Amino acid sequence: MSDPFDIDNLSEMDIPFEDNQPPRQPPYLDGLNPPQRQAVETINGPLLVLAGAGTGKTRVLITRLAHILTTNSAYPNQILAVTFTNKAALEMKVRVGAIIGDAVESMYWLGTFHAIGVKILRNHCDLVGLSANFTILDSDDQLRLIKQIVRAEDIDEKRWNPRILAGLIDGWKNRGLLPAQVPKDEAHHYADGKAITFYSEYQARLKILNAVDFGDLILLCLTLFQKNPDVLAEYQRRFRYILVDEYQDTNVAQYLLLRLLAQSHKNICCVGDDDQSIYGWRGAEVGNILRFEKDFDGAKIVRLEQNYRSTTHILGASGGLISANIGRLGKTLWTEKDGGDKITINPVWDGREEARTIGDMIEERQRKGQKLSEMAVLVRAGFQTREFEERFLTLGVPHRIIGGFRFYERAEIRDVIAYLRHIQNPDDSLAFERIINVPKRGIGDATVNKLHAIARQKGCSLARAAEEILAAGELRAKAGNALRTLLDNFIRWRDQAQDGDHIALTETIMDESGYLDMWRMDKSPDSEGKLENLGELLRAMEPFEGLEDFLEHIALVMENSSNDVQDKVSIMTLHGSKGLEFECVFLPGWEEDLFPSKKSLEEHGSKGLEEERRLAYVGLTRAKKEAHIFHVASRYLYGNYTSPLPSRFLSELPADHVDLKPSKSMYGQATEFSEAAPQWTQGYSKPQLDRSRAKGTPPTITRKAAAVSAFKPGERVFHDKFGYGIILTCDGNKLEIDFEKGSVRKLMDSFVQAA
DNA sequence: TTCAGGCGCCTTTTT
DNA sequence: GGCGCCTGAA
Repeated sequence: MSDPFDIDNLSEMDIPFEDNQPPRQPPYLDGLNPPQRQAVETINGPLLVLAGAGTGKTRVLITRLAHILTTNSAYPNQILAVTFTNKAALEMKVRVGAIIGDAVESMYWLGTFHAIGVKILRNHCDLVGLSANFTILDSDDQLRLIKQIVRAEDIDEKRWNPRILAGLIDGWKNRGLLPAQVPKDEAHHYADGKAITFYSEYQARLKILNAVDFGDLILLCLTLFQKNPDVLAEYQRRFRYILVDEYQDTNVAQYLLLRLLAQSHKNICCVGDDDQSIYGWRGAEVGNILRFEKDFDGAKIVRLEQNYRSTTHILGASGGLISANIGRLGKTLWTEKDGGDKITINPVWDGREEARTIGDMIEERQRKGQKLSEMAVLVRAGFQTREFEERFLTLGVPHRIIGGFRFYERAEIRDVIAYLRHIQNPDDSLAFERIINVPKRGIGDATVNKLHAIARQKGCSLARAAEEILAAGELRAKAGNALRTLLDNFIRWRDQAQDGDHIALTETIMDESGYLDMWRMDKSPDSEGKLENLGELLRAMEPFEGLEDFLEHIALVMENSSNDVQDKVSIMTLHGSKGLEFECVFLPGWEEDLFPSKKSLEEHGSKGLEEERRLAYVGLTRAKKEAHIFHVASRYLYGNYTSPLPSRFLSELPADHVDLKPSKSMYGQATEFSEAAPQWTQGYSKPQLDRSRAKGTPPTITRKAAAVSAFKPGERVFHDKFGYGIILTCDGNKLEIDFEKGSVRKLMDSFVQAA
């Protein structure tokens, strides 16, 4: 398409901008509703767009960008447009490109927060103590580095799990705090007050490695700007317009960065929905959106409340649910789509029946012509996907599991990348350590520890320490020779890297290091898959210009690169579903302790509960026409049978929008379960934590009065599903039964009958 | 240095 | 129930 700054090419863009005539309405504004239009056209001054689920948020963002560009208010490289995921950034680029044409290619500052952070840091690396070839560590490397520090300090790792420290450091970085700025009393959260010291040590080690972690990509930009006002001024001048997507997910550091950058032109537009903030556990600060007006003088707020996605019942149900949260900015979504089906609540016996029922419902809809890609199963936690995967496999329902293991996280891929990283950045000791004995070459822990000791003592990298130890001749012949060969190999490979053919280089390395042979010799069943993945890696490298380019890509883009367009049902977590929509959504596992998650409540109390509720809201609002919620009477969890209560969220759904399905016949005395449900849920209708249960005793489904079972050990009983069995023990109304079919199970007495 | 068996944990996850 | 991590023996 055309470049809007090229006068010859304006045909698509509405020529009148060049005249003094009042411009006709440019076509991209067609079909926007009044608030949407306001959000697009208010380009000067701070603006907060509160965009409810399904209200056309992305369209507004994209149109706004197009508007800024076609009105010649800024050049493409003067706009900072940040998103959270690469996917969102890509979508924005493609859709803006569809309106404004090739000019989108000059939008250098459109990307994720982290990608933009890298660009800034690469430009000014000397000012933050890095060299231009610095490495970006992922959380795996980060944890390994932290473990090394903790070990060097002789801390009891059992008592003080390094993960906790990693979490603390991440948290501080998310809040924009350097070691010196961390409140002193927070030091006690780890190893009796050593937390902050460790944080400093960690930062010092990163410098030696010439590496940054994800948090640094934002935090170091902040420090850069705070220490170098001239650099900051340059960026403030450059960014005439700032756009932020998913603003409810920004953390404090990101917020501070945005605020600094917006100081000069003050044209900052943030788009978000406080009701969809579900990443608090990762440092996102809903407060950012709640205080926008206070922090940006003269801020305007536009609310997008007309929903174009869902039916009244879905909006009514989800709206009722989310209204239980306090401290919202508040929106009232409405739709012109009347009617539709109520959302359903489906009590089922256990996870297997849950998967079976959902599988059947999917097939039924498929027979009626519904596309599989318009249906999704949204779960709270990753492990729930397995049951559906198995069931769909038996049924032959094409499905795709979204999330889970990512390509670049596979061990074999990370190994090869470690070789490449060490070539690119010889100070990257984490990469070096990863492959120093992979494939096995007889360099064990003892040798590596010696290297570490020297590296620490001299403040140098492991590879340099290796050179020293070899020069001093302090190693046994076997380890010494192996190390010498490896170092020589690296010298040669680094030499070859100068040619710029990163794919040939990778092939050489895999071959000469013996890495490929290692898997070829391996007889384990997955070795073949690993070899395939390595081939896949080479293919994945093709689009990149060079090694540096590629390494940066994989550090920042951890996506699952399956461009699978076939018609399949999606199975994913609720978190993963944000931003998507489906005709029909299945929501299994709405049970206390699973959803809302027990851990979330234990760790974050009512704040955690509200975030879980927002997650429920996100799940429901993914549905255009149908939403079906499930909960089970018996959930098999971590090797045990539990009898969870129905989720409190069920009782928060307004009755007018809900169709409570009867539980199926396999319930023994089937009605027991559904009759009693309102009674159990009453206690949960207030959004507060039931501490008594959080502490210990598992929730039990009780018969109305009976705390003690009418059954006794030794009695013979019958169960609709498991058949006949003998009671082994009675604990209140919980029975342990030895079934004749061969299983011993713990069940509630209400599900069996005397036989 | 390597491998096998035992212990403890077990949400969500993008960059 | 299952995986990953650590420890201790060969």
